[in-house]
Amino acid sequence: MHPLRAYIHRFVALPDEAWRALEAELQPRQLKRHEYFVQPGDTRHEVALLLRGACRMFYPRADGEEVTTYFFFENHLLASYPACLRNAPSPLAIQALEPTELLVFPYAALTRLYDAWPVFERFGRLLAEYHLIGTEERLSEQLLYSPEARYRALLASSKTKIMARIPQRLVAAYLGVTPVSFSRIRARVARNPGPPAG
Amino acid sequence: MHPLRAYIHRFVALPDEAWRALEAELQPRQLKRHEYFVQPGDTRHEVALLLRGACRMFYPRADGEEVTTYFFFENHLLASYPACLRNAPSPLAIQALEPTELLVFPYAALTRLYDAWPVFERFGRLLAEYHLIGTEERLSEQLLYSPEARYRALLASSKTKIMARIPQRLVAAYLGVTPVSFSRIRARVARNPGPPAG
DNA sequence: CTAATTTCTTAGCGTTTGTTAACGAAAGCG
DNA sequence: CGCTTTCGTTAACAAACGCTAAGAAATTAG
Repeated sequence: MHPLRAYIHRFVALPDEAWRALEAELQPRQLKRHEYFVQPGDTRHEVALLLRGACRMFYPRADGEEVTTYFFFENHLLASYPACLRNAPSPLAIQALEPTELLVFPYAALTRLYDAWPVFERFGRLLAEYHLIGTEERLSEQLLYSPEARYRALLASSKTKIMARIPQRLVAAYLGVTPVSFSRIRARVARNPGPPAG
Repeated sequence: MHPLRAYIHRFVALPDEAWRALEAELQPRQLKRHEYFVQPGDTRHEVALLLRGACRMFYPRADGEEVTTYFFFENHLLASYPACLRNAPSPLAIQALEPTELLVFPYAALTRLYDAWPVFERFGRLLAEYHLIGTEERLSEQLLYSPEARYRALLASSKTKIMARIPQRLVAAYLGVTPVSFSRIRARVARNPGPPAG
């Protein structure tokens, strides 16, 4: 099955005709290392399926720092969700960490499909709900647990692949600590692999 | 207009017949102070519109602490979103902070309406999207800014009403700090009302 | 393959936070 | 209305974090 159709199929079964309507919108795109899929301020809203490579999402802070908040790998859907949903300039950037291949389509095409096909509307609902519970889980982790506990939870999770492909300073930002502090936490955890989990 | 219909109307215009289908499911409920709408482990999934009063949402932590992560006031929709969407036991509790009046309906009734009425499915999508961008904004605030900066942002926001009706130790948890630390931050900010914002 | 750049670690220092505890104020309850 | 409980502030101490800087290690680019 087409990788995008397979992605959607995890949420809804798409009739052939509906799929073809989306397929007609797809455009391949290659990103070099460090090239952008979205830059802060962008108003041309696009969605993409990542076929090969890896990307990071980050927010620029007033002091010039770029705070990385998320990563995308193969068969992830990427977009500036806030920009698309509000139809506003993007507050964030999405940038390739490696040479990356994408399948891109305009967000406006998706909203047209929402109007035309109830099955797409359902997909849109399930997709938003899926991301919502993931984001809420991550927010509550930030509010409930210490940086060290969050790192231990990351180690114990299936997301360990994040660690493998991503520079550690970006993982640090993902966990909400500075690179220096993250290095100390790593040393601490390596010395004492078991508890504490709080 | 009925307050629930007015709430939904901010997202979609509901035909009379569709509205009546939902209206038939509504049940009023009163909560005393400290009474629960959802308790951790609950499997009977319900949604409610808050008509009068206030509630807090909190996660129980392994050490016994209850970490408050959200508040609900008049004309807010409340539910254990993770529990409803996953059809799993609730990981969190929702508890009345004041005597509270609710209009309750089963989450299963909503999913039936999703099946029966495309306009409800659209409402469900927009509702999830709306909550997603709110949650993502809050997560990125946690990752980007210091506790003091988050408190200053809260002061500058329209959410100042949170401060008024809610015990400060719960606001502290909402910001991701302990009550003692929050008290110090408040004193610091009161001494120096302007910067720093970082 | 080598040179340049970036990344990771470690250290020192000042600041902030968490914890515990005590006291006073405020609010709930009978 | 008075009693009890909860809540907010402050203090003291230990632990953790952010920042700066320097050296080592790894990666990238030519």
